[in-house]
Amino acid sequence: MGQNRLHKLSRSFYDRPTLEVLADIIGKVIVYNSPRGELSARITEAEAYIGESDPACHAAVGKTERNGVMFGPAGYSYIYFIYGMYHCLNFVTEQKDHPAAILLRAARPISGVEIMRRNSPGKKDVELLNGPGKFCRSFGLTRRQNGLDLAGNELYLGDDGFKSPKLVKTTRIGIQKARDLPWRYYEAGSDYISCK
DNA sequence: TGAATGATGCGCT
DNA sequence: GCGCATCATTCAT
Repeated sequence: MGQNRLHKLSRSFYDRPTLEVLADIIGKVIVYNSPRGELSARITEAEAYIGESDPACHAAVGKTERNGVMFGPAGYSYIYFIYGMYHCLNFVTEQKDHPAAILLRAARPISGVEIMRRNSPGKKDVELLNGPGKFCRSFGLTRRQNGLDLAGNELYLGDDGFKSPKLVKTTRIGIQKARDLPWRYYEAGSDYISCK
């Protein structure tokens, strides 16, 4: 498990080919200094959405008000509202005008579990963060946190030395277009993923 | 235990 | 108006 001191990742971590970032992001710690207190979790599952030529990527329709952050520089949050009731958190990767992002799909709680339980009443701990919508609900993330600089102090990723022993690489969940691309990575054997 | 479906609002055509 | 990077509930087996 990674008991070392947490090192905050800088913009250069995100400013790389998205699939490299995706492989490296599994096992990293996400920290959110929310109004209710600090929350943190270890990332177990994520997906890549890469460029205007990826039909499933929101950037495929060109730059709009909603997806604008993805067209900016790497290292910012992209949070959107979906299905009338859920939010999804992404990390913007690659350079300006190369729209791409990584969707955070699942994580294992580390700190602030009491806050997560309050945000998602009636859930078992293993169900607090095992899905993109559930993650944002338990963390209390909404569009208000869209466009945050991940090099800042409110929302960021950290490395504590933990390395996921093995990754599973498979197809993305919940999309209808480009279903064959193996751009969903998750930690093999983890109980804290959205689905097998 | 797995498949089907309803909830619910907003961005984009 | 339609479709959506979801989830909880319902219904069938």
